[in-house]
Amino acid sequence: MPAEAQEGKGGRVVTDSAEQSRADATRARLLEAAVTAFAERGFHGTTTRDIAAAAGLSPAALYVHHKSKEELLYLISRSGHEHVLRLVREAVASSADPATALRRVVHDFVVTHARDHTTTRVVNYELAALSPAHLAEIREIRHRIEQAIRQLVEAGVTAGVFETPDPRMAAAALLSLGVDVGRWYRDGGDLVPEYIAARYAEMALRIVGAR
Amino acid sequence: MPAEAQEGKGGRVVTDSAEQSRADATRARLLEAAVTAFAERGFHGTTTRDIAAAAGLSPAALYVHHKSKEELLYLISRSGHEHVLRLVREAVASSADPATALRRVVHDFVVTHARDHTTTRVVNYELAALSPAHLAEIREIRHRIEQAIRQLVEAGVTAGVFETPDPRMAAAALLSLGVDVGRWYRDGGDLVPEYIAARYAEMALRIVGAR
DNA sequence: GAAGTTACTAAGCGCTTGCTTAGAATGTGT
DNA sequence: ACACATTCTAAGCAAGCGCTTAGTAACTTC
Repeated sequence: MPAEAQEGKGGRVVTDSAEQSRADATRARLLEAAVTAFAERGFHGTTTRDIAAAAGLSPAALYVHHKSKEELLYLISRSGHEHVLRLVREAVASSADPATALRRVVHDFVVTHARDHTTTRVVNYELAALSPAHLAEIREIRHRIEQAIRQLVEAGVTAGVFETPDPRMAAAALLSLGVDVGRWYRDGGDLVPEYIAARYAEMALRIVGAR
Repeated sequence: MPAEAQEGKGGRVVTDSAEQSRADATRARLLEAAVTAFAERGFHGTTTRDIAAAAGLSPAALYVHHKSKEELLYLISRSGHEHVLRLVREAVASSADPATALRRVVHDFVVTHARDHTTTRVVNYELAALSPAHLAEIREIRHRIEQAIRQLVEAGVTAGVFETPDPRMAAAALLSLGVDVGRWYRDGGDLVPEYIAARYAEMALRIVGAR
């Protein structure tokens, strides 16, 4: 957690994320290069040489900063999933009115999947390349994300403000809408993330039968 | 096209798809093995030895029946996309009422993406591994599928039976719902393809604001 | 400016990859 | 049963893979 105050390896005190050692900066560059490569060609379609070269380093330098290629995927996947979980939980808690909260959840979820489509592609489509232990950990986070959305839909139904024959299926559909944006969204098109998010939030309210 | 009458290599006449030469059967087995492997581990995560072994053959046998590993992906992708295009066009043409046609489109689209989730995963998520020429050909089919659905939504709006602020976004959402089923659906769960399709068809009508 | 720590690279190891070659087994028509 | 086409395999090649080792360059500290 680079955002917290901690002692660096050389006895230097890292006060916040703005202050970075050279190693931290290089680690970050490698992660960024890995995200881009994994998103474009997939985990198995990417070589460690690709990643190192994109970060302006020799192939061996990757192993100075990371244990393995799989660890890169795990770090990307974990922080990506944690970001989405945080976002969903904050949006759910942002209003006592289920309709308002759902609009916010879908809006933010979609904006992230469009704006960070490179990361979200890796997050959603490269799970199979994770080690069994890492996959189990990631699945746990995914479960919490799905649960948060399902509970919100169920709360709306219970409160009588949503009307749907199967809240579980409605929640699955809402998730699908957002996740799939990461697949089809392209930068530089005429559709900006905010616009897509606004339209999708409206459709989300229709899906759950908001009154 | 094994469904059409044609002369086999040995001078034997292949009358229909039921009658197959040994080579045709082996070709099909290799394709089936490739679909399963590509769906589970991705194109680059699959070796030609994996595919050959799953088909009960030596690694070299693959190259008796197919030019390359990429050709296997292309054949799977092409027939999968053609199947979906046919299905969508038939569903669109099945009724003059946009709402009835849309219900049928989404229903059939979802059933296929659940029942054939192995194939549809390869179809939707392994595009980047295709050669540039093959990718261009596949993109053309995808464009026709998207176009057919978008035109149906627009026809409904024009006819006054659908009501949505942006038909193009609604069409994108409908596509997403179906495509993403291929990602999350698992065999042996408590959700059967027909049930998912029924719920999703209802949600589709809500998305487009059907009266 | 020497000593020590940190950040990096050149070279390459053992293995796997997609694919080929040369030939053996299998099936088929007469 | 013989000739011939078809279907398949054993063996292996060149290239590329993830990752390691041994050592050099670049900073920091005093």
